[in-house]
Amino acid sequence: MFTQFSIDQIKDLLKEKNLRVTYQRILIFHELYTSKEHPTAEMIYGILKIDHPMLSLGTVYKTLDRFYKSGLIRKIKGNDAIVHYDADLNIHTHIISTNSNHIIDYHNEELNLLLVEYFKSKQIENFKITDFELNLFGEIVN
Amino acid sequence: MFTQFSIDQIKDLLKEKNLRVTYQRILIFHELYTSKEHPTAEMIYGILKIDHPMLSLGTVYKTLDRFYKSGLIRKIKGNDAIVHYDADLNIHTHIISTNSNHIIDYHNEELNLLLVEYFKSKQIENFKITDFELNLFGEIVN
DNA sequence: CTATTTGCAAAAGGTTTGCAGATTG
DNA sequence: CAATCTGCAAACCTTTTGCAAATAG
Repeated sequence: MFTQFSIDQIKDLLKEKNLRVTYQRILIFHELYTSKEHPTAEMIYGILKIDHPMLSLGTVYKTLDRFYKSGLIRKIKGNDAIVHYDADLNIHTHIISTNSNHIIDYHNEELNLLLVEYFKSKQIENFKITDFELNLFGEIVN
Repeated sequence: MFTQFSIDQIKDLLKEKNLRVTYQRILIFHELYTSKEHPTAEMIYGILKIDHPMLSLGTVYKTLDRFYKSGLIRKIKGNDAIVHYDADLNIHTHIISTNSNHIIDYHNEELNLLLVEYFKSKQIENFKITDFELNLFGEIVN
């Protein structure tokens, strides 16, 4: 469901996208891929600075932006005004809690297929669809 | 496809939601319903202040927030970091341009039904879905 | 008459930018 | 070595907040 990357694989990925391999980029990429949450720039910074105090918040922002523009990661916008990042590029749905700031993955192959097949068969005039996102809003109960 | 409201109907809508009927609220609600775009607070303010210079930006923000929390309008988050508002509460998809900041409605009953029926038949554990949004990303060509 | 709303301006909070120094290829 | 990236701090921009005056019910 979710590919795990080794340091060497991260390096290759960066090279593939013509991004220079730096210590900070490996850290940030690794953290994002490992995280089960959908962290914000601030959250990534908070976690990494514990073991790597030299890291700066500006670099985290610049790096995430670089990754995003290279198509390595995705942005998610939840209820808060803050941008969350998602390293899982596979098609999946997000459950966005309306009573908290949680964003949870919802993997459902049947649903994905339903949508992919639909858009395969249906063209939209003047628009070339490259990606889509489905967000479910509601209350998380337990 | 899209209900148009008279001033009196707007007043009734506000009363229904226990919102006081003020000149500014009618203006803002009317502008949002009339607009074919998905304006931001700043855009609404910019249009309205031409004929109503006494209006303040803060009031536009407060009012939109009030409307949102009352369930009168919806928020959309596009490519820019700015919140766009949508007065159309009917189920519909948004086409979000990746080469501009445009957000366009995509009305497709077949697609809506597909999703509504799917979620009717499928329960998600620990989650009570109240709303969903489908966003299509890509380039607008012509 | 009381509670709510407005307008204004200041503050907040997330993100971007500029630049000198460090690092990568 | 040339190009790119980092760290730092200041700037930016959207949105929120506080408060006195105005308005709605």
